[in-house]
Amino acid sequence: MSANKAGRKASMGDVAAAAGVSKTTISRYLHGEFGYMSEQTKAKIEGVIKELGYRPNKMAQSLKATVSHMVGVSIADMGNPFSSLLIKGIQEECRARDVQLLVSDSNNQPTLERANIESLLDAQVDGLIVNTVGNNDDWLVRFHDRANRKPVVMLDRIVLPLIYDSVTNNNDAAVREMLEYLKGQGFAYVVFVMRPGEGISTRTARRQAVERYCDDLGLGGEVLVYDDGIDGLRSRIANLLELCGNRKTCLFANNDESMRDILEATSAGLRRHVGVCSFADEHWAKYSGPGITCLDQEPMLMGRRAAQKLFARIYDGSEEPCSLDEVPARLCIFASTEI
Amino acid sequence: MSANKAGRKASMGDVAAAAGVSKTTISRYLHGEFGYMSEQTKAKIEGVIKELGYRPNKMAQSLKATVSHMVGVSIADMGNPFSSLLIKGIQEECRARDVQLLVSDSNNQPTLERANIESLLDAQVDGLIVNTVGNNDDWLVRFHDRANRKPVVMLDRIVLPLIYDSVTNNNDAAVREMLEYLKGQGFAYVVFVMRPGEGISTRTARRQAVERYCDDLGLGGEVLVYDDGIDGLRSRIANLLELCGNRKTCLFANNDESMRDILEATSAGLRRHVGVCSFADEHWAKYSGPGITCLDQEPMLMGRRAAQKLFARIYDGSEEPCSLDEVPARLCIFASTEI
DNA sequence: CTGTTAGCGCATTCAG
DNA sequence: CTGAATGCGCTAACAG
Repeated sequence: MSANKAGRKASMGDVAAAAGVSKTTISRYLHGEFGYMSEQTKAKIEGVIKELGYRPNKMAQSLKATVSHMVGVSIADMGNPFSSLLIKGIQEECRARDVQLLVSDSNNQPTLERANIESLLDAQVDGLIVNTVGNNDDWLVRFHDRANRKPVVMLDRIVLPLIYDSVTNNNDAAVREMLEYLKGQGFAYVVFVMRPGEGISTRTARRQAVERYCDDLGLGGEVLVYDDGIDGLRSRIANLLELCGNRKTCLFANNDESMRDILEATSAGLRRHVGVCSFADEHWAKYSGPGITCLDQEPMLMGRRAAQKLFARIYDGSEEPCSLDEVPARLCIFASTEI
Repeated sequence: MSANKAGRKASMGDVAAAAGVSKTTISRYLHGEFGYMSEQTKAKIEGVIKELGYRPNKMAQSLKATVSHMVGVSIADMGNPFSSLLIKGIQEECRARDVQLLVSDSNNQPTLERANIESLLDAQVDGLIVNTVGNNDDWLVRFHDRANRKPVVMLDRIVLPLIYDSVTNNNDAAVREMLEYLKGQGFAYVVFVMRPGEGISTRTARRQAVERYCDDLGLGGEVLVYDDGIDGLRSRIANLLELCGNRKTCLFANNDESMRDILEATSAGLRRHVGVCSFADEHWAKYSGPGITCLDQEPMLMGRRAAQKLFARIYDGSEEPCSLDEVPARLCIFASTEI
């Protein structure tokens, strides 16, 4: 079992030659068109294929066809459990459709994101799922107008107005649910803690929701944006809690990362009437510190939804206008807010 | 800017026609062979390419060439922060070499792993990085003997004897380091806690190391294999600690997953003379429960090493005999063992 | 300085 | 029931 020419793998031509038939016949065999094929040649071909360990070359198939059965995903930051779950979800759908997944990490840099998308297209993917790093909307909007553009689905972070199919959390409603729960727990003041998030849709959405619903619910609230490391955060939090006096206050982290930063910044242990909650993965939040009440975003489900939307357009010929799917976040209650 | 035939993207032929030259000239232009090219046609081509938004089709290039500039990675379980960091590391090297990365998740099933590897090969990847699910060694060994086999690097989990290039942790030495540290802390008994791990190289390596070095160091020790959920684990641990009496005992988890299971199983809070440590990511261990002392495996570094080894073989023509790179795990000390 | 030709591995008419 | 011929987009001799 092997190849003949220059150490290459056996090709259809090799099989044809070995079986003493034409390439056409092999092709027909592979596509199950036995209708008018003699049992003899069929058996012969089967034998030769096994003998040579022949497998059709998908690249060559794609070159002729209009589809490659490959899709690309550009991920903002792969080193993030959230991202890996998005990809796991996407991957599940890919497996179901026998599609290959090309993954690129943008490392939070818009420049890389653009380069990655171009590279994926050069590799002839049939479509793209983009978890944008943010601050790349202008380019993404221009990209939308390109001729012969491949289908794109935005994942978790979106571009407005809605020019692409998108999947995200119900950020607004989730924030409201959390604030209502906190109010029920007797909290009087909420501090939303986040890294700078201009240009990242989820952050602004959540920030605005916090501001709005704190008002609606009669909660005191503010947004704390930090960009100066753990020590900076520590002193800001300390100041802030000072001002709060003995109002029951909750720190609400924008994501896992900020949640960990809060835990580190407050490790001296200034809890008393101070709660903590976060957008975060339930499995990790549950065992972080005392157990952190969280909004789990169900990233795997989000990934699957995004892939489904993409495949519908690519392979099922869907022509629907683009739409936004909101995956509801799950409120998971642990000890950090039961004070 | 657009295509002409059937909505396809502009091809080299289209560019050639529009520029009034032959495809060869375009090809030369693209490869920077301006040596004998008139400034005129050069300028003309440049204009047309921009006009048409032409980009060369990598698939077509690969069809002729002997390399595709794509590599595949088969990952045991994508839904695992460890895995995502492995991939992030691999991805970094891919970017540096302008290689596309195809990712497949085996969801811990050997059957899927085999199918994924075959699919990746069908897509014409130049090589593979395999983070095996375990219990697939027979197949992997047979695979090794295939004609025209593509280069393979095993990542984190290895196959013995060493027939593939491999990257793993220094499991044996790391376990020893941890046990020595525990002894220094006054622990007298160590329980290595793991899910069943027959057929997974890292688990057996660690398990054996624990058994050996406990003896060497004069520590009491045993291995606790659990497969019956949190409640099962809880009662096993309780029994076990009962037997230990008041010897200072440490639970040593095989990975993040078992670490979380231990935290859940002991959430009732039976710590006193009981410590906890684990193979785990520093960032997560630090904020888990009281802060869990851990061996951080540096998965990103592992991923990079694996990719480097693979690329050396594929693109630099390395012919070295296959070898094992051991990435040292870092001991990170937190509160859980400072008792 | 540029074009012609052939072929990578496969699918697809069309003609037996 | 089967095969020859053509072309997908690109590269690489080989001729001019």
